[in-house]
Order: sequence, then structure tokens, then C-alpha cells
Amino acid sequence: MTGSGAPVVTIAEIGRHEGETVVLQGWLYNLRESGKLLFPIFRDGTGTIQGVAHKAGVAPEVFDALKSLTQESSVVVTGKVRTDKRAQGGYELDVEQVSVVQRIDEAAPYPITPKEHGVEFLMEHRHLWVRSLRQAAILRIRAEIMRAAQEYFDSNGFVRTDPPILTPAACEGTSTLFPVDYFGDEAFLTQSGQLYIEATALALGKVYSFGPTFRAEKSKTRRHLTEFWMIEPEVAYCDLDGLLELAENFLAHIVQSVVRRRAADLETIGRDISKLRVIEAPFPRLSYDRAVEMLNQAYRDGHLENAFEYGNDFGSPDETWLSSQFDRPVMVHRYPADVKAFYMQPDPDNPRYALCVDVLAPEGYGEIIGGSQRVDSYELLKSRIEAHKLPLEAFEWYLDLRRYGSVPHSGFGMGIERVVAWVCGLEHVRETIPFARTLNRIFP
RNA sequence: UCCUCAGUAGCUCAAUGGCAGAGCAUUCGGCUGUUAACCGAAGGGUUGUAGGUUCGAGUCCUACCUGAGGAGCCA
Repeated sequence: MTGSGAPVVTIAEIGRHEGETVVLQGWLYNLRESGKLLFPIFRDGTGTIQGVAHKAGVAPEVFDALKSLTQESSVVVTGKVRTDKRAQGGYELDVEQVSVVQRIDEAAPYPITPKEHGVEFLMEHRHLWVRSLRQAAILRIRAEIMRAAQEYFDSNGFVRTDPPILTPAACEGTSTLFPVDYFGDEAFLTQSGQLYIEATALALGKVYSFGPTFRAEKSKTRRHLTEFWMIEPEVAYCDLDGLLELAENFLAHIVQSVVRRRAADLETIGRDISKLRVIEAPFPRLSYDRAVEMLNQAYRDGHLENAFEYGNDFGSPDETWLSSQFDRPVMVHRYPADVKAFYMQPDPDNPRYALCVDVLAPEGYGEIIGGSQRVDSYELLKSRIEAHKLPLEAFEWYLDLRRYGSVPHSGFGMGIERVVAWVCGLEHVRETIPFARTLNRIFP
């Protein structure tokens, strides 16, 4: 793309080329001018750098080309790297040559200006919004979270086994699935791979799945997407205690990887890194009963509007308040079995409780992980399926896992977008995924 | 599904029931260190849609559409 012989470099690594003439391939982020002095800011996907061009210091055609550049026009720039205290990244580029790849016509300027915009406008232009520094930083952090999550499992003896996305029936219920036509039969988009990876866990020992999941719930909140990514480990011969240890070590590894490898992006989005540095195992553990006591006390103290009724699952305000009481994720375990899924193992000490855990992120971010030890008894699982009025035929293969070499096993699911929202300190999960699918949006 | 709020220039927002406005963006002019640069000028409107009340509606009423926040449900 150059022909000049100067090396093509990225802005992220431009500090290694101080004093050299280099080539950048990117876009014009903004242009300021002051008389015969131009300050074009370039971005290339790895960062931004301010260019400088004096009218007297560059060829007239270079000056004119720069001066007429419009926002987001694509350009290949040749210039000399120089440290400058006045520049934001610490470096500036003295522009020598510029090759305009595509100049955006001012009659139809780039829609997203450096000024503020509303949510609807930005989501309608999400395909362009991702170019903004903040959104790009979030997407890099998301990628690091996904990478670190896989790294943790891959380096701890887990085998990735991906469950199907098209499924023949509901995993847990019937109300929240997207139906699709499967050659004349009704099929559904998966809402969890759990049942399938229970099968692969009994084949391979420690497994995980990672992929998109779908919920047709008409949820309109900052925590919900209809399509989101979930990573789910499942471990044979693992009980609830083992699962809790796995969850806290896993989460701590992810957060510390982001702190270590994406510090610049965290700074770009203004995240308080000190809140992330403390995320180390062990995490506080809280029984459902103890959590209820805390909620009741919070209600008496006026921190919650509604009294909590023992035996219910926690509502959003309850989770928000509980999680805000801790500086690291809190693991709430042993909920009443009645409010939890049919496949959860009852607590041998008190069968009214399920051996399950919800991990609530701090700072009010709510549930990011839900998991449990699974029922391993054939008879109990069968009676549970019947009690929940689920079609037994559809679960015969699942019951086979308890007919043939059943063992205690446990697993959890972690919603990637909620973790990204928490790690980045975002108001809404729609910014945590390149193209969010929400109740009212399936565009672009 | 329910509750609350919003919809005015490309964008972000003003406008007591009485002439439709500003900033940014765009165009033109000025400025040799700007930091969402600044200064001056110009162009830019079916006030979400359909009815209604009124001498007069962006403003009040009804319905609908679209979006946002929350509840429920969940990761």
C-alpha cells in the first residue's frame, strides 16, 4: 500500500519507531486546523495518533489533501514519529505523504460526529459506532475475556465440546425458546448446552462449551439480550464445593487477564481498575438462608422497597443490593429446590435445598454465573421430569446418562456479556457485543 | 404482559396555548500548537402518525406507531 519503502506499523506499537519514518493505514478520526497548521487525528483500529502538518513544511498537494479530508475518510499516511508532551498518546506524526484511499463526500458526511448522540441513533448506526474509541476498546476487552476464559479451561484439562444450536425440545421449560422450521418439524434455538455437555463430560471428564444462546423472553432491561454468548464448563466427579472453587478461580483468572493485558482499554473507557485488582479467589460464600436474613435486615433498614418472602427466588433489586455488599463476586448457594431447575441435586443435609450457586458480580451487576451439582440418581431425575410435566420421551437420552455409569457431576454457565458489562463498568449489555439483539432490535 | 417516560433541523436539545430557535455537523471566510479547538457568515423544518378541543396547537385531549428505563423471567 505504500511504495515508499517505509515500514507499515500500527499506532499501538508506534512508540518503538520513534524518530523513524513509518506508514500508517487507517482513517481520519478528526481534523483540527489553525491557519497554516493542520492537526489530523488518525486511527487504525489499534489506537489514535495526532498528525501535524505545517503548510510550509509539506508539499502543497499533501497539505491540500489533508485539509480537505473528511471524518472517517480512509487514508494511508507516511510520516516521522516524534515524542511530544502535548500529544495525547505521547507521540505525534509529522506528516510527509498522504494517500487518500477514499474521501467521504461532504454532501453525505459520516453520521457519527465527535459530539454526543442518543442511544437509538447510535444503535441504528451500530455498524459505524463500533469505530469509536470507546466501543473499540470494549470489543477488545470482550475478546480478551473470551480468550482468557478459554485459556483457563484449555490449560486446566478441559476439552471444548460444542453442543448443537438447533435443538429438538426445550432444555428446561417451554416458554422462552425461538422456534425454527426444521424441514417441516418444529425445532428451537438452544437456550443452554448444559444437557448435552453433561453427556460429553461423562465421556471426557472435564469439558466446556462456548457459543451463542437464545432466549425469547420479552425482557426489556439493561441486563438482557435475546442472543448472548455463554461459556459452560461441566465436570464429572465434581460436587458443589468443587464447582465453587472452579467458578472463583475461573473468574479471577479472567479479570486479572483483562487488568494485565487490556489496561490501556480500561483506561480509555474510564474504568476504575482498583475495583478489578481485588477480584481474587476466594470469593465470599453466602447460603440462601443467610442472604435472606441480609435482605430482611436491608428492608428493615429501608434499603429495599419490598419485603422479601422466604422461599422465593431473588428479584433484580434483591440481587443488586446483595452484590453491592461485597467488593468481589459473591456466591449464593443452596436455594430452595422449588424455585430452581429440575436437574439440580438436592442437598443431602436438607433435601428442600438444591446444591446450586448463583454468582453475583459486585457493584450491583447481578447474576453472571448460574450453576449446580446435577441429579445423578435415575429414579430421582425421572420423578423430577414427571413432576415438572416434561415429556419423558424427549429426556430418555438424558436419563441414559443416569442409567449407564452415573456419577456426581457439576457445571455452570457464565454469560459473557454480563461479565463484559461488569468488567468494563457499563450501564447496558448492548455495548458489550458487536451487534446486540434485543427485544426491539434486530438491525443492523 | 404490566408500569413510567420520551418523540421538534443530519445529530443533541430549547420554545408560558400566540412569528419554529440554539449548539454541533455541512458549505464559505479567518487564525502557525490545536486538544469534542476557536472566531465570523450561509444553507438546512410536513414538530412520530391519525383524529379532536380552540380564534389559534410543537404545547391540551384520544387512539395508534416507534424507542427508552423498570417489573416479571433469566446469564
